Amino acid sequence: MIKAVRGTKDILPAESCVWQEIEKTSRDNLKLFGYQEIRTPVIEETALFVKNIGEETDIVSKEMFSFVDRGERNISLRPEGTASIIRSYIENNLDKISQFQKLYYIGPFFRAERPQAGRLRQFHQIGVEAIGSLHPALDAEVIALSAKLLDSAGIKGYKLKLNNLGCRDDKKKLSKMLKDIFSDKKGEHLCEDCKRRIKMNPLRVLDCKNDGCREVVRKTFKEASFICAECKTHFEEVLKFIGMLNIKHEIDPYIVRGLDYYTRTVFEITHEGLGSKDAIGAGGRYDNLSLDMGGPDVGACGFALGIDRMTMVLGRGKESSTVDIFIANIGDAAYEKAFGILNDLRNNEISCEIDYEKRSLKAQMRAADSMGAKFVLIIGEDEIVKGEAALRDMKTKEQILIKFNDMVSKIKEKVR
RNA sequence: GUGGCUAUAGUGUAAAGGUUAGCACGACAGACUGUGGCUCUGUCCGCACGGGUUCGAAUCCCGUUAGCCACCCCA
Repeated sequence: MIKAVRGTKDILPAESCVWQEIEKTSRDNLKLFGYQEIRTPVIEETALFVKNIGEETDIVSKEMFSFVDRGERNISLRPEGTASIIRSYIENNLDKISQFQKLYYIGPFFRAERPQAGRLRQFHQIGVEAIGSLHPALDAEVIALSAKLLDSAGIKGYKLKLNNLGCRDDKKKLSKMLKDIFSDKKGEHLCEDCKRRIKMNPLRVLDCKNDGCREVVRKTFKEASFICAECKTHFEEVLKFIGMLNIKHEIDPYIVRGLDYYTRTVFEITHEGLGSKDAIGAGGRYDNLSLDMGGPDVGACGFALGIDRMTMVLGRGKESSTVDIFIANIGDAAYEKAFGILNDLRNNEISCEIDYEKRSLKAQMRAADSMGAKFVLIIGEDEIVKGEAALRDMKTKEQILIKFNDMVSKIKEKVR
């Protein structure tokens, strides 16, 4: 028996209605904020991610699904969205069409992690990239939009945490500071992982969850002293706009993010209902990415929400489909008549269903009830002879007779 | 990827080496021979997979697979 591969899952009808709702309200909101959908391929050249997400990051170094295709090309399943969007932005000269682009995407992403609740090898994101502005109001609006999408989806109790990483030079400065501070005697207090991090990716020491490391970091490291004046003002402006938009948030100076391209504003949204992997969304500014990739020198800012995790927080809604009319039939002549009416009604935008198995009327009534039919149209031998059918209102139990001739118009009135 | 825990009908569960693996929900059918929801009755569906130990394995052991938990890290 072949089963779904590790870390992937089927989204069944009982759950897909929740997905559709999230996607629909999100699309409506995104339109409201001026975003347009972009759909990029699920596979990309491996180099796109290695170069731009960062060779040393975990995502690239151990979590990508990479392979060599029949043309000897190095291909990877996309592990995140931003690199692809910027690639497309540059490749299609979107900056020539309009300097400022607001793009969104919804789709699957792939990371070869060990699966756990809320952690899948194929997961789904709604993401947003606003490209072409350095203005702090954009940071604030993007953050507000992420909150709006969660609110509209009906998600409550999430926490929004903000930090300022500074520009690329500031990040370098901070890396060097951390290296200098911890490479000698103080480094001995760090956990084994952090000793490694200091060498490979010093910034990650900041968000180590080990209590010992946190203490050392907090004591030694003076908050934000590495950030240049320009970046400092930028973040202050961001906070000002966020205040205007009335977004609940907290500042967490230890948020780093696992992708190299982030600069200045970064944020994470967490939810207690998710357990240890509590991130439901995250994002930030990345002002060097386009230029680094050979595109125009434009600032940009974006985020992504995990749809799988959103549905986890919402819990499983069990909505079954409902129809306006269920056509119950008895006998071969009635079956054929019913099949015709079924088609007529559907052509008139009336949802309807029939029992294909010619079961007993009782069984058909039960079926109608369990699928939540508003009305049942009953056609039997008697009705065929008289040229009419009985329409039963399932709530009031009232039954009226309708001639076959004006079936559609009468039913249309009723269903309205 | 590392370490640990778990695996019984569609779902939730019981059976502490010994006959036909029990219960609830569910699906289907009937009680009412042309009228749903409630009730009652019946039927259906299972020991994750592969080895081993034993007279005998759902139960003990090993492996595989998958899920879950922690770590790493992240949506």
